[in-house]
Formats: sequence, structure tokens, C-alpha cells
Amino acid sequence: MAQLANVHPATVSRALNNVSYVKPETKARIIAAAAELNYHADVFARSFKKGIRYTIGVVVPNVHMTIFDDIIQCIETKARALGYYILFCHTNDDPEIEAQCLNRLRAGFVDGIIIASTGQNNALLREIHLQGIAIVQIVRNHDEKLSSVVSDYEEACYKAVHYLYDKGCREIALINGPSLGRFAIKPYKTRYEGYKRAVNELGLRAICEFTDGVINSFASGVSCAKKLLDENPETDAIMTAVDVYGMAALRLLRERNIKVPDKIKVVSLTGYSVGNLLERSLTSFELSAKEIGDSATQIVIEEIEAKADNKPLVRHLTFAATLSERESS
Amino acid sequence: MAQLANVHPATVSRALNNVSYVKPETKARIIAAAAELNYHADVFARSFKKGIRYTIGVVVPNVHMTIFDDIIQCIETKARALGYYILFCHTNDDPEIEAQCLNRLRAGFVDGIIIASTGQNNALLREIHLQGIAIVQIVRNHDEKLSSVVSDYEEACYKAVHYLYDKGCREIALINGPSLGRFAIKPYKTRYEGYKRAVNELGLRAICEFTDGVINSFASGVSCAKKLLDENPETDAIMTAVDVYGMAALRLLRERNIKVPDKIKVVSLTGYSVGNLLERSLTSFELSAKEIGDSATQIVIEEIEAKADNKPLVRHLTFAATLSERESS
DNA sequence: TGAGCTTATGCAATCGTTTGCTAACTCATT
DNA sequence: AATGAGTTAGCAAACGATTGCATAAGCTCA
Repeated sequence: MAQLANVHPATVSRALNNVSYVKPETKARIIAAAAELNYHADVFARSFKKGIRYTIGVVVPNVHMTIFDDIIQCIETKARALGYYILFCHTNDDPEIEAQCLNRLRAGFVDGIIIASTGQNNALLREIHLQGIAIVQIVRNHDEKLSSVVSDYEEACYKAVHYLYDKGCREIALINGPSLGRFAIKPYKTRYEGYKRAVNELGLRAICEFTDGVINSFASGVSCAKKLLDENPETDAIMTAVDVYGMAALRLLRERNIKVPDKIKVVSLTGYSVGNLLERSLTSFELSAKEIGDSATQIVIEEIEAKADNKPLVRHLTFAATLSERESS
Repeated sequence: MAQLANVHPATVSRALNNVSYVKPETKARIIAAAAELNYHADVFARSFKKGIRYTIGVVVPNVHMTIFDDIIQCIETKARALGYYILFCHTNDDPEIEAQCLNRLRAGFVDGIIIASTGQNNALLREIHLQGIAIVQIVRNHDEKLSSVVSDYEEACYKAVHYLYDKGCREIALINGPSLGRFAIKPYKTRYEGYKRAVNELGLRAICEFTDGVINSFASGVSCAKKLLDENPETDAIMTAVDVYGMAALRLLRERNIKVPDKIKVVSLTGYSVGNLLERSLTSFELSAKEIGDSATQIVIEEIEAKADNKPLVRHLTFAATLSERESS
């Protein structure tokens, strides 16, 4: 490249990056040569030299039928606009895979990480943060020492109970995510707390099923719903931690010929935006993927650029979920 | 790092990569020092030196409610197992965004690209391929000079018509993707061909609605279904290009109190694996995200590694879609 | 004991950019 | 014509790892 324009590589660099002085005539020659050879400065070499990777690792459990599909799209759009690339990893909520992904990312590949974690790798995350990689937790805030952008699940659950109570429901059940074992994911605990607070306040009975291991599994949602209805036949409302469980509940109720919403109302607590596309649309408290994705990207990039100034920067953001009332309630 | 173990960087490299000779004692010292400092060889520097990026760009239209969410997960899993990272880009099927993404990727960032393209950037793709970056098209094979892994939509559509004919349907309509304008995406054309072939063979009337601009849009699916039913009230089967349109059809049919499957049967032609989770499950010809994702990854990595041997390698794979019969038919 | 292995490690170049330093040139002002 | 400010562009070091080459030490065997 340099020899075609008959100049030193340094001059090429200056010409193409518009830094320092380059004679307009020389610059034109360089640009022409670059066009001819289809030359683009090697991003790897540049990143290597400059010590900035312009890359953000995104670590999420899953993008199939979860809000993370929308979130990752928002992150990518925003990151691209700001000149960053997105490195995608998914963990299936397995802490070992998560650790494996994090260890790959930390090895000099990314400037920052956006993660919806299992909560089982907090020590590793802090270590990576100490190493100088910006970290933002999304949806799940397991470690308050690290920045986070989450939805207010406690409030959403609390409001959902009140919403159903106001509609006349008195036996309000919750199909929650897993509660125990190695998958003790905070937002499910938080959902339970909001539910419990409202239920206690209203003097209702708490009926909560926790799904086993696999998060967001339809089959697991169906079996929870079964157990719930078998043990509590007087149930008149079902709240579900995620949309897929809501779909599972709708399916079971149809199989048993139980009228929705007349006999039982169904409300989901995480709007994966499928609710509105169903044959019978599903009421849900929706969190905004765009709010979460955009601000997480914003924050992680601010942290990355603050690192240059060497001032640590930890921020926490919480967005309210908004009710989208539909046919199921 | 090197000074802590009191050796030359070259020895550190050899020790940690198990190449050439290193005294076991020295190696142990180096490993201990690495552990103490939490040292990992900088991936960027290594990639830069070796000229391999160990990164594959994945360019897809969208991961929300499309098969691409599953496909990208399969790609990531497989790529990780083989030591590669995944750079994620989504285009919303906009050719300009697609070009922008491709131009970012080509600048030395990736060894290979897996793309479900709009079909409007074939020249750019070839140029990138010539530049030495491996390319595999998935789901949409717009350019036969480049490797591809696709599903046999023609055959699936042909079979779907026969399937419905055998069930007694005689007015079989198709809600297809966009046909014209800048979004002339091949698999939709292919679907139409298979549909047409069967319909002609059976002496039926072809009733096909093409959605406008936005692919995979529920609203667009609903309005196509409306138009279809208004203009062809005797329709007794609806085939849809994607699941979301199938969901749209189901919704409209319920609103109009038309019994499914008694009066009208519905079959989708791309199994985004939501079909089985619906209140009334949706029959679909499913393509295997795993087959596509795994083989695309395999092929792109083979191309990357073949590049070292300097032998060009273009391959085409077609998988059959398999029928999952459910309640809607 | 010395020729010829194997083993062990350092030296220095290299990958493709960027960037501080410096030298040289232009041009206006005194 | 000397001074100095503003331009122009090359030189060389640097980023952090890898790797061919060289050197040296240890070993075996005739």
C-alpha cells in the first residue's frame, strides 16, 4: 500500500485518519491508491497498537423465546453506532459454561462485558473487573459492586397481584423460576418477594410453584401449572415469571377446558414480546428491552472510556415494567 | 510476567503453549507465576502475530421470533467448541445496514462470515471472499459462487400442498414473504415455486398473498390473511411462509370465529420452534436450526483452514424440512 | 574425550499500525 | 537575507506475542 503511493506507512496512517499535516496532493494520491487496492487499515493491528479493542462481550443465558433476543439486538445496534463490535456468548444458564465464556473474553479480547449472569461467578466477574474490563449486569443484578441495569420485578409482581385482586381474584398463584440449587437467580427471588408483599398485605394465601432446573422451559411450565391446579383447584388467577410459562398455562387451561379469563386469569411478568401475537393474547408486565439494552451499552462504553481517565464508575439503573393488558385477564 | 519467572518472554510463550523444549522445572515456575499474576496471553496480540483472528462474523436479519435465534446459538456453541469467537450483527433486512456490517467485518476482524443475506450485496460479498475471508450463506442462498447451507423450501412447500390436499383441502392459499422491490429474498420465491408446482399438478387455483416490506411482521401477516379471506371466502387451508404469519392467521381466524382446523387448516413453512407452545399448536414444516448452524460453522471453519493450504472450497448443503403435525391441521 | 545427539533458553525479527521526534522545506515578516 | 512560524513527511520505537536461528549445556556411545 505505502509503496504504491510511494510514501511511508506513517504518512498513510496520517492521511487516512486525518491527523497531523499531510499535503492535500499526497493525501489524494494515498486515497486513490487505497481505493485501487481496496485497502482498509487492519483493525486488529490498530486495536492492538492502541490498546483498545472496540469490542463488547455480551453474555446471556439464551436468546430463544426470551427477552434477550430483543436486548441483544438493541445492544448491537447501539454499539455499532458508537463504533463497537459485539461478541456473542450464551451460557444456557450453566455456571461452568459461563465461566468458560468469561475466561475466553477476559483474555484481552474485549474492553467491556454486558452480562445476564447465573450469579455463580461473582468472584470471577470481580476479578475481571479489577483487571480493567468494564462490566454491566443486565436483567439480573447479582453483584452490587458492579454496574447494573434491571427491571423492577418486585414492584411489577406487587402490582400484578393488586391488579388481579382488583379484578376480583382471591386465589392468586405464581409460577416462578427456579428457587433453589445452583440456579438461585435473583430476579426470581425478587418476583417472589413482591408477590409475597402484596399477598400478605391483602390477606391472601401464597401459592407459589417454582420450576425445576431449566429456566424458560415450556414443559416445566406446564407441569408446574398442572401441580398448581391439582393441589389448588380454587385458583382464579395465575401469574407467571416469564411469557413461556404463561403460554404453558394457557395451553393447559385450554386442554382442561377451563375458560380464560372468565374462570382463571393469566398474567405474565416478563414481556417477551410474544404476548400480543398469541391466539388469545397474554396480559403482561413488560420490561423494555430497548431501555435495558441501550442504557447497558451506554454505561459499559462510558465505563470503558472512563477507564482511560482511571476513575472507577459504578452505576445502577432500574426501570419499571409497564402493564400491557390483553385478553387473558 | 516474564521477569517474575525470571525468563525470556519466548520461554513463557513456549511453556504455556507446550511447544518446543522447556525444562519441567522452568515450566512449573512459569505456570506458578502466571497463576499468581492471573496472566493470560493477550489474544489480540497472538491473533495479530499469527494472522488468524479466530473470529467468525454472523450476519442475520433478526433474532426475534425467527429461526435465527436458534441458529445463532448453535453456531456459537459449535464455534466455541472449536476455539472461535462469534461477532454478532443484525441487519433488519436492510441492504444498507448489511453493507455497513460487512464493511466493518472485512477490515481484518474476522476469518469468516456466516450470513443470511438480503441478496442485495452479492458483489460486496464476492469481493470480501476474494479478499480471503471465508463466507457461508445460510437459509438464503443468493449467490451460488459462495458456499451455502439451506433448507429445501421448494420441496417443503410442494409437500405441504399435497399434505393439505390429502386432508381434503381444495382452496389452498399461501401467505408468503415479500416478493418485489429491494427485498426480493430468494427463499420466498422458492416457496412460491414449490407451491405453484403442486397446485398446478393438482389442478388447484393458486392463491398467494405477498407481505409488504417488513419480513416476519405479525401485523403484516394479519393484513395478508384478512385480504386473503375477504377475496377468497372459500379458502379451506392457509400455508404461511413463517411461523409468525401462522400465528397471525390463527389470531384472525379466532377473531372471525372460523374453526381451526375444521373449517380452515393452517400450516407454517418454517418451524421457529414456537409452534408447539401455542394454545392451539401450529403444524409446521420445520427446518433444523441445529443442522444448519452446525454445518455452516463446520464449513466456514473448514474454508478458513483450507485457505492456509490455498485451495478454494465451495460447498452447498440442502436439508429437508420435516413435518410436525399439530392441532392446526 | 570428542562426535553427535537431545534438551533448554535467549536473541532478535516479525506481524501492521500509530505516534513522538526530527529534519527539511515554504513562505511571510522584519 | 535572516528569523520564525507553519507545513510536510520520514525515521524508528512501540504494542505483546510467536518463532527461526543460534548457542550452550547435558547426555550417550564408540
